[in-house]
Amino acid sequence: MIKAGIECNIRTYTTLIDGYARRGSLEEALRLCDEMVERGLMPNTVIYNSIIHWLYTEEDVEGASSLLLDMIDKRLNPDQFTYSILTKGLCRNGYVKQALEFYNNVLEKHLIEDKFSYNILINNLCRKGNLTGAKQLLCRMFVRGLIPDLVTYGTLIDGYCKEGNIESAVQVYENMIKVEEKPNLVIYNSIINGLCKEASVDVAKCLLDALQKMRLLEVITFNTLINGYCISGKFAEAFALFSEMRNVGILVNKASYNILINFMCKSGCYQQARELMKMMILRGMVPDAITYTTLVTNFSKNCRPEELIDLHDYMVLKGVIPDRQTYKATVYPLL
DNA sequence: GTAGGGTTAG
Repeated sequence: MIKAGIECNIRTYTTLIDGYARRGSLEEALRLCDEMVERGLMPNTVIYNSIIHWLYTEEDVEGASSLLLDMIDKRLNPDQFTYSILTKGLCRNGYVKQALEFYNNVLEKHLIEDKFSYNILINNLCRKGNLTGAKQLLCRMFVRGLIPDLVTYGTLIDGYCKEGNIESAVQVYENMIKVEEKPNLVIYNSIINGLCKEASVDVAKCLLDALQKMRLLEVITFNTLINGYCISGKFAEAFALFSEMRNVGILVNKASYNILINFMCKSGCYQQARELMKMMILRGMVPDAITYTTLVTNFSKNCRPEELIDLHDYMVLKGVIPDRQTYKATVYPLL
């Protein structure tokens, strides 16, 4: 663009800065910030929002806070994006209480609120098992004139399902239908998961079949049910479903393997679990941190040290990046 | 140009 004499503007830089930060190159993103300042362009709220968001993602809460202060210092106005980024950032780093306090502060000062922050807060209350609080926030949304959307309902449905309270989940589902919101796959997946954990895996299978007829299926739906079969000890059904995916044109992914590997380990079938990992590699999938942690922790508790080291070496040789915490706690002490 | 919900481990 520069060679062609086309001027780069703030949006050009924002796209690049967010792109680098998104891929983990925060240093390059910050360098671009300096570069744009040198060219006479001042970073605006959007750029601050983006960098603050990726700092929180990398668990750099202090970095995010200081950038926020810098933003206020430069008299840049935080917007709804800033609020939701802050809300999510605080929650994901363990500051759920502070996030709630912050949002109450937004309310008191009559600043703009929107669905995003509510959905984030509801999600975090659900995860902490505080469904009462989550429902109160839903009520507050109505009071403030914010119409709950599919994400709001989906979050609550998942929260109830995870709590094992299918009845309440269905109640939210019915309320959602009343206001003409059609469920999407994310919501169906939550319900399938809830049914599996409630030991109603057969009902879950019926739901999957119904979705299949509507051609509304994806890999997560299958993985959820495979996990459900494993929970109920129905390994034959789990493996059958794993194979069936191919026939309906849905490719297994790393999570599919990780689920089976986990349950093979839990049942004491360590060698079979390792074979599954090898199969994964043969099919061109590099095991991830979850595969590594699942196998290594189970091997360290149940197998000979040499076997554990062999397993670790094999995976590393195949390009697996070991999970640092797992490696430090299990493999490293043996060397 | 930036933000929100679903599967798998410890």
